[in-house]
Amino acid sequence: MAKTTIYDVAGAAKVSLATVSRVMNNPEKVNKETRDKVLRVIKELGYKPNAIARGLASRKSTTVGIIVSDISRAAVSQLLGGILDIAKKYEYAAKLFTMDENADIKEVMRQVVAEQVDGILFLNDELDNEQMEMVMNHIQDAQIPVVLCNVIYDEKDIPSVAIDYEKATYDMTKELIEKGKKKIYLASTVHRYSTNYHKVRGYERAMQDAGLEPLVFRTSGDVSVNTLHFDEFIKNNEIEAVIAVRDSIAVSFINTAIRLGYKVPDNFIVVGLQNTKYAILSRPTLTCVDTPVYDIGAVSMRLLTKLMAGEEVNDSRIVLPYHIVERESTK
Amino acid sequence: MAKTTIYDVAGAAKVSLATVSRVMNNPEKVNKETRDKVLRVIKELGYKPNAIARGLASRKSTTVGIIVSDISRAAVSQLLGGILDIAKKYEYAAKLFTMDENADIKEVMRQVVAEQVDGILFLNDELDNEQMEMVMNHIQDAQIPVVLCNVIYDEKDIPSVAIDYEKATYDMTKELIEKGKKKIYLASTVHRYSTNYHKVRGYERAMQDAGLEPLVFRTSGDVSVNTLHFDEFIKNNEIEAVIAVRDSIAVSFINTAIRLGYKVPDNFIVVGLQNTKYAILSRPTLTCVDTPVYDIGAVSMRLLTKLMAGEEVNDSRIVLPYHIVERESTK
DNA sequence: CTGAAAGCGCTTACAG
DNA sequence: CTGAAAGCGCTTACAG
Repeated sequence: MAKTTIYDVAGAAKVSLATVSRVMNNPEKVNKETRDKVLRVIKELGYKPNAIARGLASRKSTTVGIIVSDISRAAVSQLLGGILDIAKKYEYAAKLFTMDENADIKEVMRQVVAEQVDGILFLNDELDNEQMEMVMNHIQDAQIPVVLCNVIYDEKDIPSVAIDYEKATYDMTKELIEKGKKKIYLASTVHRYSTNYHKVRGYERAMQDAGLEPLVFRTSGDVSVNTLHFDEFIKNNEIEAVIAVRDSIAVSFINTAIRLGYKVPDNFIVVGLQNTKYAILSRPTLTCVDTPVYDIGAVSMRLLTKLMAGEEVNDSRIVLPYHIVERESTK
Repeated sequence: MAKTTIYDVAGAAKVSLATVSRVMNNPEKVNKETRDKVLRVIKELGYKPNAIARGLASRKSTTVGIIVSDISRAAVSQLLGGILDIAKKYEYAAKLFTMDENADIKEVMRQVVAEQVDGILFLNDELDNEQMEMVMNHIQDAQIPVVLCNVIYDEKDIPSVAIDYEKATYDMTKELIEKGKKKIYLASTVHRYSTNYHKVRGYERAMQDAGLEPLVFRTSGDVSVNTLHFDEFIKNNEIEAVIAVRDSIAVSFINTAIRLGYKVPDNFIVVGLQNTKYAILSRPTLTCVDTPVYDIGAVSMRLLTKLMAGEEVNDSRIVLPYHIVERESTK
């Protein structure tokens, strides 16, 4: 079954292909009768324009490029959930690009540009400032609208959507301090994510403001390795509270502590900064800053549609609200 | 900065655009000297062919379409991890399409076809046989190679990659029976996933083979709702073992049981069928069938590349091996 | 081995 | 309101 083209439709409706094209793109410019006739034929033939040809002719692919580091990360897939829902609503297709540690950044960017995407959603939060600059320069040269989605990069004024991780962590830390805790540790990752960097900063500021010593502890994010790290860490330190940049880290910390005979929250309290499903399945359940990941995705995609449409956007650096969910791990 | 086209390269290298095209697509057909000259210019100008134009002219988009129901599901994002790694290796771009409960299936398929993908990876495991038939007919009409990725559909002979969920669950159930358990429940979901259907079947068969009564119990997959369901369930039934189609269900079951004063594995044992991170973070840790989700994704993408290349494939229905990981919840 | 030309399936000024 | 024609940036027979 050969695919039906615009010529087939034009033939069957006895109009020129230009008219068929207009019916699809500027229906108001064509007479109601002919329009209805064409629409009927389109329906009968199940015609759907070849997106590639349309893209080439109009120089708009109606496709956004989504650049991720590791798609299997839970936060990333939640972001994608929000992105795809909105993309579908605005009829944008989504192309996925991965840019992992070993990737040649320039090569990936060149490919994204070659794929003719109309806009870019950048979700890779594992780059340092230098690498980010390279990426952003490339995008600006290509003149493609971009939105940073849950990625923090303050060196340039790039449209972005996230929560204020620094403030969120500051607030969380302050709450613990107000509960009378002094030996508050922050469990971060060895790997430096742009968001975690801000979490660390908020934590450190809160500690310093209270005249306390910041105590940052870095672990591999790997759950099975964590337990070993934590073993020694718990035995060798006097701990009153732990803030983990990732919920799974908080949970494995709790598990290790309990195995060693401690009680949470009695001996020390533990909090997370994401509010994933881990927080609810953990025992005790985990108090968290609730990061609205789905919303961050949805809002970035919405922002990108505006930028691609050339709409005026008065505030292109969107900071979403967050709140703290109190659960058993701090009670 | 206007994008550099094949004309720019041809001009700078003082050859025709046909030659430039050949250098990129059939380098062996062009004289080494001219080839080197062209390659040098390509590098200098940072030229990368417009994928859209190339797609239109060659009638190959070098893009695969990935159809998912809900991307934020952990298993789905793990599959995608495997898919993307292999796609990148074979230089295929990936376009993502969502087909949720409310989607107009035909409309989605029409869009996928309109996007001119060279192949389709179908990951939506939430359709019934009738819907699946509709989808598969549409794909066959369009003559696009397809691979079912972790989706079970036996009505037609469609290329697919998965594990034998029926056998895996049969084996797991049998192990529990051999441990002397009789009142073995299967906790499945209200929502009918194609894979879960096979898990239920394997379970029922094992129970019947042992002369035991199958006891299937369906819960919403929702973690917060689960606890309430489980509360009553545990109080009203005599339970010796529980097999959960999803790890998170197993974990919330364990949590509920412990809250009610039971001990796992002393009072009853619990197992999962996925082996996600939940299984390791749970206390007690969860015995599981280990489903190699990343591999399923990677192997399907590899299979699809073969089908797209028109290669002879002797076995297009691939069944990957699995194994059982024994942990605390059954010891 | 290389170039001129047609064509992929659309969109979009330009006439009328 | 409608059609004829050029063009989007490539690929690919066809000559030579």
